[in-house]
Amino acid sequence: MLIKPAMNLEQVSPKKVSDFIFDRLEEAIILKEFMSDEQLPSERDLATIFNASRITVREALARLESLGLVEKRVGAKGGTFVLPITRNSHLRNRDEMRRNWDSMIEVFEYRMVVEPGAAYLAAQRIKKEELQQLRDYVTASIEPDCTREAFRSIDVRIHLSVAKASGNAYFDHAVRQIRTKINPALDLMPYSDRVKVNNYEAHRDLIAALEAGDADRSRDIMYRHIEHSAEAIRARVFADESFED
Amino acid sequence: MLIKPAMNLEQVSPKKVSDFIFDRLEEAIILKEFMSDEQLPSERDLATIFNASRITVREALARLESLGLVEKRVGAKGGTFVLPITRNSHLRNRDEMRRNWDSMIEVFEYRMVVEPGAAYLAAQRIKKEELQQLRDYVTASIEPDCTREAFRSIDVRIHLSVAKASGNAYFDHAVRQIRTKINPALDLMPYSDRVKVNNYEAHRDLIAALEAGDADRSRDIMYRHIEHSAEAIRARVFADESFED
DNA sequence: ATATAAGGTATAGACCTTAAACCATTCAAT
DNA sequence: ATTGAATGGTTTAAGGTCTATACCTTATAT
Repeated sequence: MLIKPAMNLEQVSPKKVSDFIFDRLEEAIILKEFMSDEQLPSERDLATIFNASRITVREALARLESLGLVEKRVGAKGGTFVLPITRNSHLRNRDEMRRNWDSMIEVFEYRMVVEPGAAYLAAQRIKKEELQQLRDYVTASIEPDCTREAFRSIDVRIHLSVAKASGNAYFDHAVRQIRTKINPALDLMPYSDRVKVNNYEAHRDLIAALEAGDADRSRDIMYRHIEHSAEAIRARVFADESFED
Repeated sequence: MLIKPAMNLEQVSPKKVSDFIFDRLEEAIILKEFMSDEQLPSERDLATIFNASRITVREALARLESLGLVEKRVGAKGGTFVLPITRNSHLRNRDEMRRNWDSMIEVFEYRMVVEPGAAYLAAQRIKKEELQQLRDYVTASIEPDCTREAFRSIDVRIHLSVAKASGNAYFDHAVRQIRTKINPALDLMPYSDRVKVNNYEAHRDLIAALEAGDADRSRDIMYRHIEHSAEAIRARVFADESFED
């Protein structure tokens, strides 16, 4: 009985403080915790928030700026401002999606397992306040004056809130990670009343199942919801160019 | 429609190269990639492997030593050697489990979702060589001369191999993470023929389902297998002290 | 004009990491 | 007993990262 230990040690490189700050701010922007044209906290405030020096914060901001995610303005009313996501910034275009389609599929596969699991747990534990917050999100998402970007932001928050309501840090973290990967793709999706209504109905039904404490139904609704989402992304990314919007 | 952005920026601290090296080596030891009394690569070799300086490697090893995970010996035939896991080393005892039971439950919940998901995918993709490797593991695990530690090591490798066979890096990483958390608890479990046979049968049935390409059955077998495992751990950790082995 | 609040810049010191060299210990071969 | 080889133990110099602090520049409101 000889079992060969599969030593598999990989090289490591240091992770600088500025790397962590960059990652967190990039994630916040992708998850639309900051909307377009919104101002990030000042460099001095970010330094306090992250418990880092201003120079280190500036290093992270410089990377965000070089990627076209933020823009700096000096003077009074100056600051660091989030730029609108354009089709060509930061690996967010369709060609990039096609080239990295295999890795997108990996994320989808993971999502199909993790998010329904989170919904299953959330149905058993979600609190009244969390349910109310979800209802408010869903109500806001269906209003006529809900812009495309607001709609996208609300969608993110609904899913992250469900993950949080699972009361399990692993699901919370995983859903965040998954969403950070797929949100650029979701931002490519068309925005129409039909899309709004489809999402509204799925979210509404999910909330009803969560409220009823029906874990199985919550899981199934979530599964179908994101299955539909994945299929829509696939269709969009591989659509004939002539249908480009 | 006012949606308040929930800015939630946490403090960060730098992650040193020696932290990464420590983490990786600790994981390797917990996952029994190195068995008791086995020698780690020399400091110079580890420095090459991790692309780090020897001093940095030594810092990581010093932490492992202070936790009682390894022991150093100087001179020819010297080196860094893995110590046997004792009940009192490194948060591995029963009291520690009880105190952190809530976080153990979190891991179990996550595991119940992730590992069946990995098995589901693996059934669709596993390669012949991977199946053969799994069969070899399972065969070795049931042999009469299979020691407790060898049995534990094989068990880990079976589950990690299934995750790898899913062909999805997210599942692979998650299962590794999960296993690193729960393996100390599994090491507390009693070792008997009954345990060996129960595990053998579960693993054997899983391999049969994987070989048949039956994703649903693979998922269900994995689910029941780890459900049983979680229940056994719970029973063990909260057993009356008088039944201590 | 001035005050203010933001980004832009500069310097010194602490800490981490690397590279290279050398020391100390042990065991096997001679 | 001597030597060689492989290991851990130690030292030093240089460079990079991060912090703390201070000061400069810009643009807007008053």
